[in-house]
Amino acid sequence: MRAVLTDAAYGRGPARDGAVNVEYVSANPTGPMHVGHGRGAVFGDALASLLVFTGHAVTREYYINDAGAQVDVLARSAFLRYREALGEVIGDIPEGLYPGDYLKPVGQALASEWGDRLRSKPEAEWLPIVRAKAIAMMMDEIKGDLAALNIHHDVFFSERSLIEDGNNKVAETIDFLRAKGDIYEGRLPPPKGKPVEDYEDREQSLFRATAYGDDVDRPLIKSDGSYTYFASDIANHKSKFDRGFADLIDVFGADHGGYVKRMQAAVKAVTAGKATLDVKIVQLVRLLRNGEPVKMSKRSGDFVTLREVVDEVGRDAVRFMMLYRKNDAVLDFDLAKVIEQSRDNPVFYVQYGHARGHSIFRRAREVVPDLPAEDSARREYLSRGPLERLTEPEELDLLRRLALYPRMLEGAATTHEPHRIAFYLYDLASEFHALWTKGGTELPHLRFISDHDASLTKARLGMVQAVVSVLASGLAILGVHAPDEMR
RNA sequence: GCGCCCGUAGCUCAGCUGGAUAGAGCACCAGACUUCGAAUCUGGGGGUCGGAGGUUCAACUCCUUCCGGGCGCGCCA
Repeated sequence: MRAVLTDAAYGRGPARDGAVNVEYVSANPTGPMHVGHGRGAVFGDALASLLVFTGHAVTREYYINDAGAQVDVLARSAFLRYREALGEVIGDIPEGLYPGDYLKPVGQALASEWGDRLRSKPEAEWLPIVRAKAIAMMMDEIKGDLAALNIHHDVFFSERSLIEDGNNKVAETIDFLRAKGDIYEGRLPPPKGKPVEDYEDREQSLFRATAYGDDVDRPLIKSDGSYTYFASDIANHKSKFDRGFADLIDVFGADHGGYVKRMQAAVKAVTAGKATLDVKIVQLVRLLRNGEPVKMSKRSGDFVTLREVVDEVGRDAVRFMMLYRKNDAVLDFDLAKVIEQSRDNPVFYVQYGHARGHSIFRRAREVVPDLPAEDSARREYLSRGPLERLTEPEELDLLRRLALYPRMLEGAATTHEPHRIAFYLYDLASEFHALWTKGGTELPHLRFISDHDASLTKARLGMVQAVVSVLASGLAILGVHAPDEMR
């Protein structure tokens, strides 16, 4: 108890060896983020903060998929907007291109930068130019979306940089694996499930993923000679290992579920088993309003953007609610509920607990006039109080809950489950609210502030302070504000 | 067909990595405001933890199998 008060780092873990790399978001730079991306972003960010808090050296990484066919589609879509910006009537966006309005600014930027000089060039010439511009602008947009959630990465790692001329890491990685005997030329059985139209049985370079626990071996080179996404992702993970990370965490969306085994197999092969990869799959988010599914957005083309949601309900609600669920369970996110100020809404409930504590401090000056207003001074002051006078069973229950905090964090960190923090905070707030009300009603001797016993008041304020500190600490890890008042 | 995830109270979900009578919110019923913010709290009813086997002194938790739902399943990322 005294430790909670005196130790500003209560719950922190000891510094540990080894560096952890958390890769999250990694949304394709082809448009604005949607709420599914947002969940992965919040999850990854909170997990990274949790690991930092428990003593790990953490790098937050974003892998930019800027090399595949989808960015060429992006470029062609942007080129259409460019011609539109020059005054052409482009009509409906053709099937296969991105229809969203968000590419209009890219077209306009290209028009003002290049005039009509791109229009007459052959695609081979304009495509790299348009592509680079579009990717840059999309990444700016994504970074803006992330900033609205207070999410920032240490490293933005470009897939394209892996295949640069003269420094082709993908080729290096393939050579590396080939030298180990992990690559062979062979054929794959046709895929099960829904038929693939242009299936063609051919001999190809296959990674021996089955030797490392995967179900089938995986192709690395397409028939046109370019690398598969998987090939560059192996190089991506090898790069992490080469940069000194032995603890790798990937946060993927639900649609990447089938990708886990092959990626873990690849990491095993490429690091000789010296690195571990944990892949956290973040399940879908169902956006609701009062229980009804939310309509699609015009701006994005076909989905509700993350920014629209954040703008509507606020950063704290988005962050907390996305962490108030196990990552591998589908999440219902109700836009109406998360801004309610009631017990239905855990965000509010926990924040209110924190605010209520501060409310008690404000009122307490009538009994303890020299109670410092500043947080660390107040902690220091209260840590010298007669804490041994906290003897009521309800108080001891609360103290036990506080004592659980470090162990809870440790468990959350080792299992990579930040949602445990959110649930713990909810429980702590609940116990605190209950004790508060008891003091106000049926058991007046439990009131935190005793007008005739300044000593006891100090001890109890110490307890309140401990609750406030732990709530603030946990909320900080989740990236949610801990307000002093909420009137 | 295969892989991964989910299945716990009417509804939405926790369950501390096997440990004591399975918890919370909503909803329903009954209560508490001359209170340190009632934006809160107290009590009650309600569950064969999807089914069936197995491992164990002990299973919501681990294994097998079936049922139901979601996601994914060559050179898309």
